[in-house]
Amino acid sequence: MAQKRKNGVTEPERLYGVLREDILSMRLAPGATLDEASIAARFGVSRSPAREAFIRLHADGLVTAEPNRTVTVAAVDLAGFPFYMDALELAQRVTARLAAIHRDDADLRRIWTLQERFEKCRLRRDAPAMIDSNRMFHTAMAEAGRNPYLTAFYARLLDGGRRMLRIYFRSFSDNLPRKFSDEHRRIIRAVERRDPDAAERAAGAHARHVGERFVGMMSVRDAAGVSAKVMSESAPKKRSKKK
Amino acid sequence: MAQKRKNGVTEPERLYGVLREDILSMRLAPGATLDEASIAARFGVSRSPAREAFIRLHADGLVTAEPNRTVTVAAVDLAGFPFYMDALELAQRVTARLAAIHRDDADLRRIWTLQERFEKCRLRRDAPAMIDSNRMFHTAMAEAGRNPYLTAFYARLLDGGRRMLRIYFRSFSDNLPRKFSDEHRRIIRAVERRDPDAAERAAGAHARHVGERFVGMMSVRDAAGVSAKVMSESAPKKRSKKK
DNA sequence: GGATGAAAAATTGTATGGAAGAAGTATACA
DNA sequence: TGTATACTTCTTCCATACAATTTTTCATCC
Repeated sequence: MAQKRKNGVTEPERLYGVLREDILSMRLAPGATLDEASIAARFGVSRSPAREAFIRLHADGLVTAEPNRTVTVAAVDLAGFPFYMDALELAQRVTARLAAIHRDDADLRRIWTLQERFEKCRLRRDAPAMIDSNRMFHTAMAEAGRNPYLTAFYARLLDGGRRMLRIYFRSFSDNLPRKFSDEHRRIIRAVERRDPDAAERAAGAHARHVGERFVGMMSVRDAAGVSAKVMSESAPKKRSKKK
Repeated sequence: MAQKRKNGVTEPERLYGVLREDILSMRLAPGATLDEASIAARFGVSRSPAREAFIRLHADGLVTAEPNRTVTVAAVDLAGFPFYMDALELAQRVTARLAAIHRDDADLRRIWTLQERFEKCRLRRDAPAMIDSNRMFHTAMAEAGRNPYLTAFYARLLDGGRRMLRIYFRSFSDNLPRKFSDEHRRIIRAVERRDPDAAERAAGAHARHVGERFVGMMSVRDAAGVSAKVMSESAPKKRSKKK
């Protein structure tokens, strides 16, 4: 078998990247089991690279992994959403503030370009591309702030929240209000004229609007979409089937 | 050989913990090479567990790891110290603020206990124990704030900075000024009386003092210990030797 | 003496087998 | 019917073997 190694990219790296995307995009549902053998088979490699990929996913908090147990895709922590939004707002405010101070012209061009891409995706109503360009926009903003510790923190939050955002964007039926693009532009303009206070305010407001909107959406969904019946009403006490 | 497995702790976990401590305590110097075979031999296991430990260390940023290359202990990033302090101050302020809002009595007791332990270490002039209890004190404070995302961020910073702090504490010849204990107590008292603004102010001031002191220490060391001669003074144009 | 390049040694990447542990199934028994 | 227990099966954990790659060595040439 001994296939030639690809151009410098090792197998664990490859598996990690694909699985990570599968998880963040929800192609792999939360709770899904990932056992070494099947994943190895799926990618045509042995179990070793699969194991390594799992370890890296675990370090990212994307899977749960206990000794001697099959790893599973981590649940989306909706209960922790308020905490998430607090952290996100803070990270967004501080990175925008720093960007307003440290940005150079190249940063600004990159940020505008990404905002335009986001806007195009919004008009096209392409949700996955929207999530992606939104993340790239905010990441570029953070990088213009020049603080690697804060950039890493923010990037981690944005990635960790991708699955929540996916639910979120879906709530607009892929028709995202102009408001968010306007808010992006307001942040950019403050960064452009090097106004840290205005940038922080705009970034904070943006985060809060997203958060409020999300919470509102969740409660509507709960009320409208979920049957009011509860387990104890229906007689048979069958367990969920074996899958 | 097949030795019986220890009480639920797998080998990679064990190696990871020990190596992590070795690195953070500087028993393993920055730049030191960690090859799979020797580490495996040191712990009496095969290369597989060693590999897993390395991957986890890499995820923590404690080692550099490129494909087909021996991993090395990551360098201490002194150039990035100002960025580090900015991030630390922010994290410390927000966690103290949240602690003042959300703490319960058990949190408070734990925090006081850890502060007392820190104080004892200070009086004993035991630098390693001081670093450790300092970290535990601040971690307990963060946990009282109840936001797991911010707690993780802060814990990450504290760990990442342990090696810098080690240099820092050494600068006092293990004789840490009372000031820092006083500052700890000021933060605690603000948290105790549930005063978020005061807690944030005290925590921010503490972080800034540590940062200023560190920078001052660095420049004093530089000025006092380094010869004033410069390259261009000495005739021969030898390069630094190859190491 | 220093640069060049090929063989040798060392080291990492991947595959695979066997042992330990966990989960499920069937049987015995109250 | 319900519960406990042995057995069966599945999966992870770790060791080991081999392949691919990097580093070192050392002879050769300028």
